[in-house]
Amino acid sequence: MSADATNTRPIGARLMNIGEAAQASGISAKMIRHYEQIGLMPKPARTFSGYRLYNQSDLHLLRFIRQARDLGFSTVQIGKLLELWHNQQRPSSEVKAMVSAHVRMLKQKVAELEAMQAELQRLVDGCQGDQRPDCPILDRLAN
Amino acid sequence: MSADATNTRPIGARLMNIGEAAQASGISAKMIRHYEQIGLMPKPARTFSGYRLYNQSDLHLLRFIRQARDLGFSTVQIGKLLELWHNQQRPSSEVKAMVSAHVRMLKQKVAELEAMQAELQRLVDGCQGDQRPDCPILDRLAN
DNA sequence: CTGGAGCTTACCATCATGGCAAGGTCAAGC
DNA sequence: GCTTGACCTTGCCATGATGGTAAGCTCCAG
Repeated sequence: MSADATNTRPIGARLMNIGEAAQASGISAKMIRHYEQIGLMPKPARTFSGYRLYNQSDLHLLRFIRQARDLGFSTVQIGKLLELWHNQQRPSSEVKAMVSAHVRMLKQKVAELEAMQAELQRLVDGCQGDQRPDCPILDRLAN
Repeated sequence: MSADATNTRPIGARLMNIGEAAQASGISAKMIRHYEQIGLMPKPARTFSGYRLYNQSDLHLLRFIRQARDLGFSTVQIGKLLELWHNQQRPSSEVKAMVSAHVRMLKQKVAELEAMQAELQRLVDGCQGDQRPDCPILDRLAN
């Protein structure tokens, strides 16, 4: 459209289809559409024929989502984090509180899984694991 | 029906409705029905009017399922464990192998969650958490 | 112009669990 | 005997994050 409508301009200004955005963000195209549908992503621009178009700002957002997702946040939590991110006035205490709660949750989950793991490891260690049928593991499950 | 059809016979021979079985096993009535539907539980006896009736053997089975579930096994895995349990000829090595694989999986999950937790704890520790907007947590997510 | 890659929407599946609704049953108390 | 409340039945829908598939449109390179 404008005079610089060339595909040799700096990468930072390039628009891309969903596939490229997916590659660049590490989020599948499927999930990008999903995040749009649940309102985590703004509705992107579209070509005349309906293809989604993502700019650098969208990509930035996608990368944020990806980071948060990789740190175990749910989509609802990511939505709150995005709100805080976009709000220049937020007090950092709010962010800290939210993330601290998530950390507590993770710690609890870890504790639960570790308890299972320890118990099972104990049982495994006590099991001969040969061709005989005697098995303390099953005995324990049968209580 | 038979001569001892009295409700004062030993607890071990008592039949119970699903609610009581649920209480006694710690598995919700809903899930007991579900386990029946997916074939984890045999179809129980029914009263003339259609109420499910559980005996001590069923209860034993439910308790087994509950133990396994609490140790993080999926219903499919529980199905396999039940098969092994019922098969008097199984070699304990089979049980041990299955459970060992589950332990490995749990360990991996714990490692993942711990990595998240450690990273987040680091970020939380680095965040002032006051009324100012500066927040290394969001900075990290925004990358 | 054609073929293949990429895009669109819409629907279905997972897994373990809960909720709800509409209706049948049972036991206790009046 | 009748009412009431607790309990049972089935069936359907929802969760959350993700993948699959199908039918059809678009775009680009050869």
